[in-house]
Amino acid sequence: MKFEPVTIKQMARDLNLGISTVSRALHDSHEISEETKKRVVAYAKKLNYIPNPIALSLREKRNKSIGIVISQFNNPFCSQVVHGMESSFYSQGYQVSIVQTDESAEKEMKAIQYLSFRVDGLLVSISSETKNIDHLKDLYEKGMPIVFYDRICADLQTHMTISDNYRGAYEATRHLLDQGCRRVAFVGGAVTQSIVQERKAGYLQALEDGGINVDPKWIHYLPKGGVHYVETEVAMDRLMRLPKNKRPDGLLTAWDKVTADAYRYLRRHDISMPGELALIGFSNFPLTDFVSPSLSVVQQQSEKLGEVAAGQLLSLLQSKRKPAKFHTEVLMPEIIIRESSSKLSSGEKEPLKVKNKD
Amino acid sequence: MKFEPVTIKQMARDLNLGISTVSRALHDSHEISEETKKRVVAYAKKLNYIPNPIALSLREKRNKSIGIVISQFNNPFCSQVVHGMESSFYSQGYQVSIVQTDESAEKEMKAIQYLSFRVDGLLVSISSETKNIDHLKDLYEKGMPIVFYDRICADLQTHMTISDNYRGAYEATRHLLDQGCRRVAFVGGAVTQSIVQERKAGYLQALEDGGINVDPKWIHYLPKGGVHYVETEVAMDRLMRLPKNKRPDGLLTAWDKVTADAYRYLRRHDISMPGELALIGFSNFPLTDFVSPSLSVVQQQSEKLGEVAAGQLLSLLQSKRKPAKFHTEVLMPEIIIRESSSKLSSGEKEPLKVKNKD
DNA sequence: TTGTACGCGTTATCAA
DNA sequence: TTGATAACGCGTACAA
Repeated sequence: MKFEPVTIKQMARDLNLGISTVSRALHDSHEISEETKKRVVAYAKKLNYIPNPIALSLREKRNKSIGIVISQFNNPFCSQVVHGMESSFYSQGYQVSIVQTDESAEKEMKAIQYLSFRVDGLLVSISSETKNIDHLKDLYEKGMPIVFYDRICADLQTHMTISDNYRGAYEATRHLLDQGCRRVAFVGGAVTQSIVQERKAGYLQALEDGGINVDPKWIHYLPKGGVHYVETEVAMDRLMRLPKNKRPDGLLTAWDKVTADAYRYLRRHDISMPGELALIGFSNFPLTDFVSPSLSVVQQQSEKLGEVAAGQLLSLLQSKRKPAKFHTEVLMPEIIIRESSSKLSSGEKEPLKVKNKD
Repeated sequence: MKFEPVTIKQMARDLNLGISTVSRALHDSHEISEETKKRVVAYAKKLNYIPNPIALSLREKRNKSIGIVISQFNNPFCSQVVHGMESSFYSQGYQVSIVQTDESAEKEMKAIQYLSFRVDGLLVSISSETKNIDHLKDLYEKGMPIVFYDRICADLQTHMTISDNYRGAYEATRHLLDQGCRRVAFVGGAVTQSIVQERKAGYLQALEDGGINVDPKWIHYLPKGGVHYVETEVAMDRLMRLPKNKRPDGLLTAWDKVTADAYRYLRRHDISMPGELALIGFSNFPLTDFVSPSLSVVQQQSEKLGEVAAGQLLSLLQSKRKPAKFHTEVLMPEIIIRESSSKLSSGEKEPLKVKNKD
């Protein structure tokens, strides 16, 4: 089966008219007789004629659409971000087309190449496997408006919107210390990801400020970024099998999926939270308030992040040339303290919210 | 800013060659001298030349990509389905482009129109607001391969892949009756959705088979399909404010978001599960096993559903003409019984699984 | 071995 | 008021 759309040429033949006459009729030109105009419009409607946007693209070099490159929407944070982006573009008449990379560098390259000729701008969150972004750089130098969100890439100077990962991790780690934890572990996603590095930096600084000497055994990255449960499982096994005096009593997980899987691991192995291990993690999952024990999280402003990034892209789309200056917008995540990390008063209580300053 | 790609014409000018010579060189034609071939290839590589797929589309009337129309990936079921679809297409060299409709009929129409000229086939799950599918029918009649998944539309005869919603709801309702419930309520999504209707039919049949007279007050649809918490809240309020002898003691929720929101409602209002109300609902949310009380669910085979639908579309893409016969693939959901619906032995216990037969 | 011309579907320009 | 023609980028049949 193949789609065979109605064309102007076809209609012109059917109506015994010139191609351009038909075109003009459909564009409501004045320089055409009322009669033929009506005849053409009626026929086009009958055949459900739609101008071929591919042909228009070729001519006008404009697609009226933008592309979003996402790692996996099988991640509430990502889907929330996309939702924030879409509303902005929709109101401006842009179509939004989304492509998943599944954390694969190869898929990412293909996805970007695919989108590049079909959209007017790109919102990109780099995959965790990606090392080489020459293809993106090249695209950018040829004039493609590109905005990074969430996971940035310092090699390419353009607008970006990110969370304050450093501070989110810093405050979360500090909270664990305040609760009496002295051996705080860190399980990140992929070592290559900007967000994981920023979060680790915040974690390390909080430990240093708290006068804690970090044991390198407390720090784990996950080879494939933590997409599968087993990765987190291996890291958790290593942590929990440390001799008792080295075993962590607190844990910061630095990626949504890892947080959920660490929680799953602890419940499966009957390791009590926060008694044996206090847990707080980056997560935008729903239902974290109803699991038992309820889960403390560092929650990003996902929708807002999407909106801000969308705004940046729209401004690039409208500007005549590459702007001289680029902005990096930073959003503060919310720290929501719940049972899984509350060692001091471990009974039920209202969750304490560290609200954003802005 | 605007993307200005390198073209063959540009390179031909730069190298003082004819356009077709450049084209041939890049296609490794024999009828060309080694020297010019090398020269062209080297230059193209230097400029990172990529053939314009838009121009190729126009010429070859083939896009090597397929489109997925989804309501909202802010729904684990949907993202799982998409994941299942993608792997099939990726291995066949198709790019996958995804568009969200947000349950809006207008967005759906625009999305489909947008995709129709840019992809070779369409996987569609109809939005809950959609009443008129003339645009889809028209597309289909003009040869566009279309496969429905999850939410079907009887008006259009083509391949479909769905869950056995009827049986899933039937078994779930029956389970509630087995647990001693006598007044089982039903909260669905949008009244227009095929899946909601199928699920209601299963629910009604189970009640009839159990000798229960249905009170119409037990049945609620949600105006916008339940995308927002308030919709479920209103329905739950109505149910729980019924006089005690009419108030439901069991509840089947017929859509993922509604299930999560009903659970949220019951926890917020301190209505005990399963004591005051036994709850089971359609849901593919993660973490339902760790909420407290753990949540009984009817869980669809989401990835599988995506794979099967993808297979159907691939077969349409390969077939010469419209097939004479269309298949509807039906997948049995899993019923996972947990605490929220276990009235008989309300202590901790191994979740009982009703496994699929196939 | 290379260059020219055509067609894919459109719109804009020019000529009739 | 209408119709033929060029252009967008590409590949290919044909001519040189």
